[in-house]
Amino acid sequence: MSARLPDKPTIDGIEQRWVEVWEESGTYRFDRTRPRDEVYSIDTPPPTVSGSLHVGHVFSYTHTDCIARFKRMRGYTVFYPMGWDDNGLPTERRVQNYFGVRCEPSLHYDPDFTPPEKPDPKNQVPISRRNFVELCEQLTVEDEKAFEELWRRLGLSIDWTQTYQTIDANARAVSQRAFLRNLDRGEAYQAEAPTLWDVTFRTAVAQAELEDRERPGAYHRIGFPRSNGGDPVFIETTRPELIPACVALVAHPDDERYQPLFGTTVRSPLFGVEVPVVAHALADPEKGSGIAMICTFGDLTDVTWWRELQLPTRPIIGWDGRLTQETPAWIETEAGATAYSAMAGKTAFSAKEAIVEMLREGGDMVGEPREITHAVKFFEKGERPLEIVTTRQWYLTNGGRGAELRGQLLERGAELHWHPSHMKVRYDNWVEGLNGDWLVSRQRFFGVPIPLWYPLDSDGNPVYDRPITPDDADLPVDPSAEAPRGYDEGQRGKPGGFVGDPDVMDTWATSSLSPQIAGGWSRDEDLWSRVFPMDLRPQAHEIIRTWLFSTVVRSHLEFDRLPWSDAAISGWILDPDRKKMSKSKGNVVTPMGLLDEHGSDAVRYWAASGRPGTDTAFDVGQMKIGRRLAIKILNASKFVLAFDPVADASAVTAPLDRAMLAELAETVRQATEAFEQYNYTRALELAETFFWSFTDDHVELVKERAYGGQGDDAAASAKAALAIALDVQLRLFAPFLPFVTEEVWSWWQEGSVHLQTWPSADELGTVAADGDRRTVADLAVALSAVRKAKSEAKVSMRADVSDAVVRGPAESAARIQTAAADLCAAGRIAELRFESTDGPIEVAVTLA
RNA sequence: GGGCGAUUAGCUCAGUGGUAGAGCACUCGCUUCACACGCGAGGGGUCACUGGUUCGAACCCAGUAUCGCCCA
Repeated sequence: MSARLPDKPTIDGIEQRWVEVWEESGTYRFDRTRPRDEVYSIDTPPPTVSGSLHVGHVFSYTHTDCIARFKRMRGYTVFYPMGWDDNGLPTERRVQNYFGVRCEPSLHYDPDFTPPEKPDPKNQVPISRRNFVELCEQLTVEDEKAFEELWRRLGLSIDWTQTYQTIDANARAVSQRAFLRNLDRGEAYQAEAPTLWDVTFRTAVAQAELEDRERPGAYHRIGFPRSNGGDPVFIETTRPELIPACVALVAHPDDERYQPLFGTTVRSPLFGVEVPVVAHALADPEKGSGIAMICTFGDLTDVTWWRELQLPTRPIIGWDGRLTQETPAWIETEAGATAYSAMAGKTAFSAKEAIVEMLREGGDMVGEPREITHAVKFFEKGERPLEIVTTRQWYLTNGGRGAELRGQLLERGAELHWHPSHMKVRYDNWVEGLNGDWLVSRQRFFGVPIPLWYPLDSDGNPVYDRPITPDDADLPVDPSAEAPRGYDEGQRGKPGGFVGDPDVMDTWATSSLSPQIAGGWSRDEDLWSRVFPMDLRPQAHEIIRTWLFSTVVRSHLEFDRLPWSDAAISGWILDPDRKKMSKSKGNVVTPMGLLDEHGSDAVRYWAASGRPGTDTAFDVGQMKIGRRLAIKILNASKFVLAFDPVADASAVTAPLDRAMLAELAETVRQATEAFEQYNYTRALELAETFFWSFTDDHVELVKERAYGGQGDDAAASAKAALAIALDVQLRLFAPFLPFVTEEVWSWWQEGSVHLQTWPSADELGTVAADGDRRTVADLAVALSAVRKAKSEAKVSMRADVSDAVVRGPAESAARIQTAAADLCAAGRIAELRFESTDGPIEVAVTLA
């Protein structure tokens, strides 16, 4: 077949053309008729669509795509779906601002609702949850389009018929079904318990969403009078406003200073509440005065003490972060009640100011507060310190409270193939450090509702321990808008009626089901049987503790197996100054702008140069190199194909041609091995190294022979070898540079290069088998020596050489001699002689 | 405070016991019939530091420093 070659090949604008062809031809369509062992399935990370496009996305998604393309060429049909994470707070907040609405779950659905024309953020229109969710879906569709356009342009080989949203009906149904099955098996349970609570968002916060922030604080030294007289006991606290919530004082059991006090009682200053002095190993003798007050609750240590020492609960902080209005029942003295009333209804901050003033006046506080800096727990998206309040919440077992499950989950972590392997440690550390089960309920609106109702007793109180579950066929349900079977909507909130669970699930409770959602669990069992357990979970390392871990938990509980066999953990993009690339900087360089400027293949080349799990600098220079490579592939291919070569292995007779193909076979072998181990970077590097030596040396050496300078058979050998090498190299580069390889492939081959078989050493067969790779290396040395002579003489490479003497080991000389005519032609050498020596190969060149 | 990773040429990075590598940048050349978005040649390193193991260490061990990330 004769190749159709462009005069001036270019990579500019080729993306658009091939994106269209791939879509029309269904090049990347998943073949769902193939059995599980012929499928390679990928649990694609659903990007947060309300977040902005960032070069980090381009980086990590390219890695996955390279693997997907490799596996496809290895003969698998690749299940490569795309999900959109439109769940959670970021979307909720965007919708509030964008439409000027707020969610009011008590309202009924209004099918005719239209958002205000001029949104007023200060006067948001209350709407039902269902209306709110509809607006969320409406807005996220726009965001998804921007992502899809970028992904296509980047050349991701996603099957665009397989998409999902984490808030769509299927995802909601899957989340609810999985939750109900957890409930059936006793893995989901509700508990009234101290919960980390964000007072701004008024929602419970899970361990995985916490972060510590350094904040200024101050130790207040405060005396607690002893009930049986004697000197007061001095504690130091950063939170004096919690004195009304004090339930005990605690010191280390070995602390001799306080041992005499254990078993006695003291009274809280101002409030006169009698509390015991107790011993616990967690009390730090070095901290403050060595004796601390336990409040319900000031921090997580308080919770531990409270639980292990079985202390009473005396909460004073409400869901809004303010002290309760009413004087707590345990404050019995009139003076205490007066003192409390000075704090009631205030925020923790104001209450602290008030109590410090009172303590100072009453002489209960010694000296001035001593300023310190300490770590305070925050919701990662919040701006005020977390409080701990007692609420009724839903939990899911995750090994945080049971050694047996924890052991099983650690076992799962060991079963998983991690790329790179050291990432497993992060999983282990996280699982070993869990201190409670997974809190899955959230007091938010946009999310998957907890699919439960509770009956109301004759007094109208919910009976929480007898939840009403929906029928599986009714999923997904919205308990705030729909009545359970057997009830009608009129009974909502009425004694003897029902009430819906007002909460939604944690966003991870849905994301953790991404294999189930994308793979058709409980919806399309045929599909599910072909894709699960999946092969690959690609993701970033900072969400090992959240997304990866929670997905393992759900799969372990539901299927008693890992959700995938391999996890490929990508690194970060760093600024050139080695700092994690900031959002603002990342947004200055827009991904689409990069693709426009350098070309998709070039940007992919840069991304693929970041090894799995390794943080990589944002480096435009690397993109330029990628661009140069892509252009070189075009030009070299055009040159080779201009010979109208036939890739006939039997024509390859010249030793140099065979040696070159042997070298290529070795490259293929190593690249395949690297790719199988998810080391795409190494595979690219190998292909690239071969390619440059192919164009710089081999092509130059055989050029004249290919033109017919040594006869027809010699020319046929050169041309056939060039064609075979080009064919193989295009396939080696195809996973990395999908556009340019497809472009060249289209010049002379049928079909898409991306549906060809990945090259193997076997296909190069006997031609390569008896080729001697050392010939390539020896000739490169000799050619380089000739070039050096010309370069030093500052003459053109076309300058004639009257005489060249190759000195070196007899073996090398013999190998060079097999291609003597090629060397003479490439070096324009009139007379070539050989001398045997013990040293390395040298060439004495005499210019004409 | 604990864990993980990194530290190699001006820059970005390969290199897991046997003479320090690539690309970029730099210098000097070359209109060469695929490519000047090109080609050729060259200079450039105490492999963070200190000890140890070894015939031999960038590589293995111990420690130190700096940077990054995760967790407390």
